[in-house]
Amino acid sequence: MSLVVTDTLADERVEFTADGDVTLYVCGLTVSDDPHLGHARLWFHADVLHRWLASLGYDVRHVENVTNVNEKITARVGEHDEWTAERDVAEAFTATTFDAMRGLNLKRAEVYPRVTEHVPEIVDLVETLVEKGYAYESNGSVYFDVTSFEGYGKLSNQSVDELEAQGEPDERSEKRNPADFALWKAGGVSEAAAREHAKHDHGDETPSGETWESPWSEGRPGWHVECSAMSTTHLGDTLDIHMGGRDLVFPHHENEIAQSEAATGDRFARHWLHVGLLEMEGEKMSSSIGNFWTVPDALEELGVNVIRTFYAGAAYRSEQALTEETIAEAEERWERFSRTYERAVDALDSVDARAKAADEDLREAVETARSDFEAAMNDDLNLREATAALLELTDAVNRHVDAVDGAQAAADGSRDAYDYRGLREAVEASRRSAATCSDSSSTPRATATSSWPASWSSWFSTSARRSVRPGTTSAPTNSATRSGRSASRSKTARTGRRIGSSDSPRGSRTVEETVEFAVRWRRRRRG
RNA sequence: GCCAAGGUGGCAGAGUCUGGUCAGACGCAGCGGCCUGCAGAGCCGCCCAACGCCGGUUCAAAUCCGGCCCUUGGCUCCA
Repeated sequence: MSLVVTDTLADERVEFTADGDVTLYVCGLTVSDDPHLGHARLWFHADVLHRWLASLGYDVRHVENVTNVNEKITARVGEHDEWTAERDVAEAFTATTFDAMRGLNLKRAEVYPRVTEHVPEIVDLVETLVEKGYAYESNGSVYFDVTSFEGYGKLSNQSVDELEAQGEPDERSEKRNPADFALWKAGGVSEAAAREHAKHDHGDETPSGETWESPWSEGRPGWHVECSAMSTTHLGDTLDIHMGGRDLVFPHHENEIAQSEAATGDRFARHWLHVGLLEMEGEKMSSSIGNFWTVPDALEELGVNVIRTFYAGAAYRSEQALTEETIAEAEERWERFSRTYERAVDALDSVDARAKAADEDLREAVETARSDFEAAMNDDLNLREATAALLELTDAVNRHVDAVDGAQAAADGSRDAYDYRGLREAVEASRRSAATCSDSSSTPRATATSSWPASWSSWFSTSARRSVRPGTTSAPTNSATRSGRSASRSKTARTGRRIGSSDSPRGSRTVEETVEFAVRWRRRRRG
C-alpha cells in the first residue's frame, strides 16, 4: 500500500512516489511576532508527514525557511531598547519560534535557512532571470514579467489576462504589468510601510531595515524569491514536496513556481501540499486579525499532548475550528489514551500477565487497528481516521483488562490472567502502525513495556506518562505538571481560559473577549 | 467581480477521487444499563435519525453534471 496525497497543482489525489530520499520544503514563518496555533498547525502536519515518510522507509530531507527580512520586522525596531535593528527583532522572534517548535516536539528539519544568509543566492537567481529575459530592471528594482512565463497561474488556476484586468493601471508604476512582482526592491523599507505595521510610535526615526548591494541597486530581496533561492540551494532544483498554508497558494507559491521554473527550466515541485487554515469563530487565526493564541501560551495552558491531539482531530487539508469544545474534545481524547496506556502497562507488568492466556477479541482488535491505522495514514494522512483506529484499540484493551479484573474480583477466589502476548502485540502493532520513533527520553517502565509509549504518544507528545503521573516522568519540563493539572481540572474550570499573548500590547484575553474583538474588527474592516 | 476551498446529526469531523456495503466512522455532549459502598474511570446500548437549495444523469447519488445561495481564504501593500 502506498501513500496518496492531495496535490494542489494536479488538483487531485495522487500516489506519492520517490526513490530513496524525499526532499520536503516547508514554507516557514516570517519572524515578526510570536508564533501562534495557526502556524503550529502547519508545523504539526509537516512533522507528521515527515514521520510517516520516514516510517515508510524514505530518508526525509526536510528544510524549513525562516524569513527574517520583512517590513513587519523592521516596523518593530525600537519597540524595546535592545531592538536597535531589523536583525535584533528577527533574532528575538526566531528564538521564540524555535522554542515553540521544541515545545511541540517537532522533528528537526535538516536546515532552517535564513534570508539574511542567502542574499548572494537570491541575487544570483535574479540575475539568471534577467539574463533569460523573464525579469527586467526598473529604477533599481527588478520585476518578474508574468507574461513571459507560459505556465503562470497554473497552481491557482488564474489567467494572466484576468490578473492584468484586475490590477490598477498606475502611470507611475515601475512595473510593465500590474501583475508583475518584485524580485529585488531598491532602497529600504518605506516610511509608510514601517508605520503601517508598527505596534509602537517611531517618533522622528522611522526604521528602514537592512539593505544589500546588488547589480541593480542597494536594496532588499523581493517578496517571494527567498523561498526559491533557499529551497534550490539546499534541496536542488526539483523538490519532491512543497508544503505550506492554503492562504499562500496565491500569489506566494504561484510566484515561486514562476521564478524557479523560469530560472532552472525544471519542474519546481513534484507535489504541492496545502494545509487548511485554523479557524477561530469562522475566521482564520492570524496575527493581523488579532484572534490568535500563541504557541508558548497554549503550551503553558494545555501542554503539548493536548495540542497535538487537537491537531490530529482533523485532516491536514481540511480547515479546523478552534473552540472551547474542540479543545475539550482533545483533552478528553488525550486523557483517554493516557489512562488506557496506564492500565495496559500495569497489566503487562503484573504477575497475572501470562504468555499462555489468550484473548481473541484483543488479538483481533490489534490486527484491525494495525491495518486500519496504516490505511488511514496512507489515505492522504487521514489523522482523524488513524486516531479512530487507535481508539478502537483502547476499547479492546480496556475490555480485556476489565474482564480479567472482573474475574479477579469475583468472590470465588479464582485467578484469571492477562493476555501478555495480546497486550504486548497491541504495543508492537501500535509501534509499527505509528512507525515513528520517539524523541523523548524513556522512563524505565516505558522501556520495560516495549514501545507503546513511544508510538502512541509520539503522534501527540514526548511521553504518555506525563499526563497521568507527572511525578514519574524523567523529563523536567513544566508541561508535566501542566498536563497533570489538566487531567484533574473540572469542566467549569475550563471556561474563562485566557488566550492571547500575555505580553502583547493587547494583553491577555479570554476566548469570549477575543471573539468580541474579532467581530468588531471584522465590522470595521467591512465598513 | 475573479480564483480557490468548503457547506454532512446538538458540537466536532470522516466519507465525495473509484455512485450501491452510507440512515452512515471516531470522538464530545445527552440518555439508559453493567460495574462500584458512592463518584470517577471503564465496558455495552441508545441518541427515533443530518448529506445548503433546485434541477439533471442513473435501476441506484452525500458521492457524477448544471444552476443558485451561503461561509472562509486569496486577488492592494507585505512575506
